[in-house]
Amino acid sequence: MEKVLAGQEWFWEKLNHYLAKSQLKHSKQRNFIIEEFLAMDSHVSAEELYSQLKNRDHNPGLATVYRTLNLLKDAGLVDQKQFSDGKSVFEVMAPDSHHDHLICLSCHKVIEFENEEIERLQELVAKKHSFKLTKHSLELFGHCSDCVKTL
Amino acid sequence: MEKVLAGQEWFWEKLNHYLAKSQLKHSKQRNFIIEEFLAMDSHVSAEELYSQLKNRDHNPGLATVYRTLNLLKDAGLVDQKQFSDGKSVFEVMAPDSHHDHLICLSCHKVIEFENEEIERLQELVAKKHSFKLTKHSLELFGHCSDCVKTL
DNA sequence: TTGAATGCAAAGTTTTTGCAAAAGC
DNA sequence: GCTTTTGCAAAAACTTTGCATTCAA
Repeated sequence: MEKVLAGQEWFWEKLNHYLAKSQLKHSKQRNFIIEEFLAMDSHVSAEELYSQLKNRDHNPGLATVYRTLNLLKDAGLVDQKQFSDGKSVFEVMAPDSHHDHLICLSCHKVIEFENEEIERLQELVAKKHSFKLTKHSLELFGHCSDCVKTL
Repeated sequence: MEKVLAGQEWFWEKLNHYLAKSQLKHSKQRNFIIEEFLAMDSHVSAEELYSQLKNRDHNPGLATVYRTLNLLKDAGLVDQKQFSDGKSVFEVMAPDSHHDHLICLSCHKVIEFENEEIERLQELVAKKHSFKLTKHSLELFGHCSDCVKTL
């Protein structure tokens, strides 16, 4: 749940490895975009990241932001989540994190949670249907304690 | 899991009630679209429904298909699901069905399942975070037994 | 008759792509 | 120097909207 600002080395290392393997390059824009993405709260849309970069006096094209996020997705470093209003956000895919989301329909707050037992039951369901599971997405929608009062 | 072709009266009744309450009307196109939607397998996109209607010698505009599906959504009769490739599909929201989805990444087959215990644990998680839950979405991605062989 | 529904085409959104110029290695 | 990346604008994909016409009650 906590933001860990240090300890993103693994991210850059995996990225370097991916770029090398795929014969791709670093670039000023690419690095700026990724730095800002890592600094921002997770669950960021391409548009939000783009605006943020403009505030910081960098001005990559929106296309470049998309291309960079897609690169990270291909590298398996971020995950793209489609929310039900059709918008999508990106989040860092830490190799050891298995969290799901509680989403407030009023204020759009996103809370992460982990539940071992739910994970275990999912495995069971998959096994029962002879599925080989690669990932899952569990989203609980509702109203958070703050917003519930104002309804 | 079985398709129940009879017993859609509740759907039409709720629809009638909603239309009356909102001072909206029935129409030939609207009814054709809804009939075809109910006859098709669930998890149908607007575009698929539109093509199907053309095959059946009805030719509502695509906009009308969208408008009708949105009407059903407003009426609380269907649910729109965003799949991870950015496309969205609609499915009947039976008042007593709490099912989730196993989705094959190879053949795009969708299998529904129900798991009481997962539901119960979700409630617990929500309670722990003081969330008032309204709905949830659980999707398990992987490869089905058929496709796993071909990998 | 009066408001709602339709069809069409135009406009919106979000994301991707083509291409010439610039940058990385 | 050769290949990748960038920026821009154009295109794509999906969905909504505006408006004149048709339809339902």
